[in-house]
Amino acid sequence: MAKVTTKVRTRFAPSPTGYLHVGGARTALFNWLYARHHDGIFVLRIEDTDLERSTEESLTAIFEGLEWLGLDWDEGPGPEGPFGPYFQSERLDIYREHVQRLLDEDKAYLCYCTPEELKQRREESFARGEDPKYDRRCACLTPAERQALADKGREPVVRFRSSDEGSTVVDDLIRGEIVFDNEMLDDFVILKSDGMPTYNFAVVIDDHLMQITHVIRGDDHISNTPRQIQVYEALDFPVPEFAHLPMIHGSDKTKLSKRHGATSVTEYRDNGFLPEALVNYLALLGWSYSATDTLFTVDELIRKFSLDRVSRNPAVFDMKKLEWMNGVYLREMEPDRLTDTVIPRLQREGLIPEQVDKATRAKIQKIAVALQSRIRTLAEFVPSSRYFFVDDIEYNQKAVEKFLYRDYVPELFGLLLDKLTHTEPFDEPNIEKVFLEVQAQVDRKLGEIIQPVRVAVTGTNVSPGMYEVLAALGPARTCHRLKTMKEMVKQKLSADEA
RNA sequence: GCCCCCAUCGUCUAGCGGCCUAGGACAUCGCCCUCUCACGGCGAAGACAGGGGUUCAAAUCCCCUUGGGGGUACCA
Repeated sequence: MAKVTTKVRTRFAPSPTGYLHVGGARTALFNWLYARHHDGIFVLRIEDTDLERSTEESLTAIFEGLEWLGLDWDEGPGPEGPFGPYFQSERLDIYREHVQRLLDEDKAYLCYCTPEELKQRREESFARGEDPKYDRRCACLTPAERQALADKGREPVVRFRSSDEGSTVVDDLIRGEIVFDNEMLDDFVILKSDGMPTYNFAVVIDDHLMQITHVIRGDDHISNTPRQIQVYEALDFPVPEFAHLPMIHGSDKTKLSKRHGATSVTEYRDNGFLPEALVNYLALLGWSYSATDTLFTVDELIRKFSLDRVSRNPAVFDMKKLEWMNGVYLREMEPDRLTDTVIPRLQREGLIPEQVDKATRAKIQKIAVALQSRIRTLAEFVPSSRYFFVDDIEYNQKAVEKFLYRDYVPELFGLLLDKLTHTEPFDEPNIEKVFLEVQAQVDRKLGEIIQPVRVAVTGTNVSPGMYEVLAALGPARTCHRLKTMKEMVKQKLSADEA
């Protein structure tokens, strides 16, 4: 008999209780890559059953983050699809229907214990050194007993009747078989008293109804999986494939969180990272292709991704490596695109006008290209290019003392000014010619000429090549800064003499 | 406490019994290029957690210890 091959369907199912975390993004990416690689369907489902913590802003942030990364979903909010709705809060009837079925088949029961009682009992049994499992006191309530509890105004939850016998095996694509003794599992809640399903229940119903074939998620879900498998079995649903990804850790090897620095995807965007760099980096957190390859385009990732090359051990998020990788992508950017991405940042700082004319754009492009190999994030562009855009620049005092307070500087600047004021056009070859001529006149090493100029013109001793800086800066600002510093140095030197 | 997962350079990892005197990348250090800083090039240092087995042979398989992580909710 021919093997039935069903189309791969994966999903990312975030709960809108915070921004899109890089860990979540990595999970989304792997699901997306797997679906794209197999020509399958990638579903986005919003798990908003926690009324307390779900927010509209989080939802927006998740959409924004996924879109920015280029992780488009085939079904879900927006495109919709045949298995909607894709918000769990809009699927309550569906859950209730299935809960009722379990109730009818006596595979679940009503429980009237209050959260306070449960908490207390849990603490007591914990103190006695026992497993803090639910004691099943509501498992065999008579109708009369239930009525009595209900009359007292208690809102029941529905608990799943789990088996104490045998074991449940999770067959994980990444880890192999994981065996859990059923004795360990208690009668967990599947429907809360507010009518919302719990995660372990809703996820099963939805994954089944949405025909998810591969559940790819963080390995913090491993211990939930046997519960979910029991629900699948109780409902007679086929069990999907599972693949549990290793966690992403911070530098202290604990689960990545805010104290480790930026964790939200939009934060990386705002901090000047490129989506293709983040995607590439995230792909390498828990997955590798070969002994030597680290740089992959999205198309290559789709082509090369497979679950059998996913690692089992947790990965520490290494900001340094991300920055390096971002630098690689930055350096590969076409000048036009680089200019496009840099302009809004300059505008936000008020360094350039809202309307950028052709000449300004050309100038920005020159500056961007000059700085391209010197920045690792877009965010670094603004501070390191500031002196091109403002009249009053800041001077680094140490650099001034080291390079400007030298007795040959006033004369040197004088000679340069004589020539530069008449340099036409004011471009790199001509500027270089001037410097070489002056160098011959003063008979000094090039560095002794350029460093003082660099400080005078940029305020620092670090910048791109001097000639391209001056060309981009233009004759007016160049000469003005040289003149100002020439006078300043002259005064300083004569004051020192006195 | 109990259950589960994990264990190769500081970090991400390659390795799926002999190809390993363990390979690559980031970070670090040195040299070269050079007007500074980057970029780039070359090079150095740096790891199989420990202990038992199995085997002619173990980073690779098994067990224990240790260490880390996760779960143990009317969160997801």
